[in-house]
Amino acid sequence: MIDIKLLREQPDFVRAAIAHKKFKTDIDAVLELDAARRAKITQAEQARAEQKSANSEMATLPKGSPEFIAKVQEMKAIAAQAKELEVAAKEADEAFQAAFLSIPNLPDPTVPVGKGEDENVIASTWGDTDADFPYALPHFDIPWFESRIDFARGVKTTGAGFPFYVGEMSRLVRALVNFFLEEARQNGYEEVLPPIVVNAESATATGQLPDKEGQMYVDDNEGLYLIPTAEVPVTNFYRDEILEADQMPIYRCAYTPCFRREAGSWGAHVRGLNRLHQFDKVELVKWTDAESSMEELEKLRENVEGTLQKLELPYRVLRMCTGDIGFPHAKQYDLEVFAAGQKRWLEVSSCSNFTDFQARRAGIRYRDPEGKPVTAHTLNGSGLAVPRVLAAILENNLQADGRVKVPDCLQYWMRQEFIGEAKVD
RNA sequence: GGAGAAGUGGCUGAGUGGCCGAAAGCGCUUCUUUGCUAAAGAAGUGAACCUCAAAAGGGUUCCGCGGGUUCGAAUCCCGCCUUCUCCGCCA
Repeated sequence: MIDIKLLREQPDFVRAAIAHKKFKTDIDAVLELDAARRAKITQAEQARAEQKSANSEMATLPKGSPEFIAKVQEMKAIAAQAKELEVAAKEADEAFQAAFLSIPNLPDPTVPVGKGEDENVIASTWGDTDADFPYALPHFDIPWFESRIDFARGVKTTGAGFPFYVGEMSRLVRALVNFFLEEARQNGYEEVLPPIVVNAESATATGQLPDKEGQMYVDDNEGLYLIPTAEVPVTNFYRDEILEADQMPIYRCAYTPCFRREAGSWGAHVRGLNRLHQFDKVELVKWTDAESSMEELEKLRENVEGTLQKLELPYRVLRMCTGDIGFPHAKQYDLEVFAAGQKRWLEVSSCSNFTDFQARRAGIRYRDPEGKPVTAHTLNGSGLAVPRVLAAILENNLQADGRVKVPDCLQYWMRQEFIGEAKVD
């Protein structure tokens, strides 16, 4: 959520800032609800204060005395009224909160204005995307693909989008995870291994609930959700806590499987590894003070770029435009690798600064130099998502003999130069 | 899973219906004193929200969470959560 004071003091500024986001909000209605709520709260508190002072008078009267008994009768009416006003105040507050939560974060002024994904700006491109990839094939068309990533048996066991990685492919996934974690460690991120199911409070704090409920797998018995990203448990690590300024910035990384129902998003371009219900990802998370978050976003993006460069995969960086950045985002970069077989760009990372939006909702604060608690800033970025990186490796590194060359940076864990089967003809 | 016990401020811990946002101690901050340190003494020491142009000040809420009883709840009742002990089960 945004800062309510900003909304009250500069509603036009807020209105203008979110005008280009794709989320519609009636600012005037929110302001009216806020005014109504405050009026009700004041009334209720006055009534309660009256009741309390009358009550403490009563405490001095001898119990059971005629004055006492008379006073009790009098107090009944006051108490009933106070209660009534309190209920009204609570209702007004709930109405306001619901409306207030529908206001998205304000885009940073540096975010390009645009309506949708077509107006994202390509900030930079790395690697030779025009290079000849003479042997490239869509990864799902590689002859031995299904023997290494077994979708059919995944369907039998679980359902579509839950493949088995078999043998050397399983080891390649593990090598990628290790490589990503080691990259993160070298960049100063402390590793955590979080729970991969979370409760409703956590999912609400990071913004998955209430809007994206349909995207998560739910355990109704326990009221728990399978995480769609490690961002959820890792960010919640400090939920409702006050950090010390000298702890900041805090860098954390986490490897987890991620689960996404992807309801309604099946169609073209989702073959093979392009979109799965379960996938592995290393996530990078930062908590910063209010001053340095934009600078930290650039560092975060650079860290992820460095990892892609070591993998020698061509990629591009998109500056997401106002119409395409997410609800809680102030600024967002998407990183896409070039998959030469499909001749498509695949999103493998999204690096985002939520400024204080998510932290306010999650109750994450730090003490400023005067010792006053201030809302922290949170950031995160994928570093990286495995399946699409794997898809690009398979496609771009396909050799003349039909095998795939394993990137040098994975040799430490993989100890195998090629995977797959050479052609026999 | 069964049976018990407990959840109070940064920590320990008192408090079983009213003057308790909460004793006392520890810790922490500031000040005083003393070559330094230590020690001693004094004062202060949570958060959210509302009000106020701001500050000051005032008010409301918070004793695990949510309901209830009552004029009044940390204190009584109900539900839930968590922790501990014993038993059972189990990677």
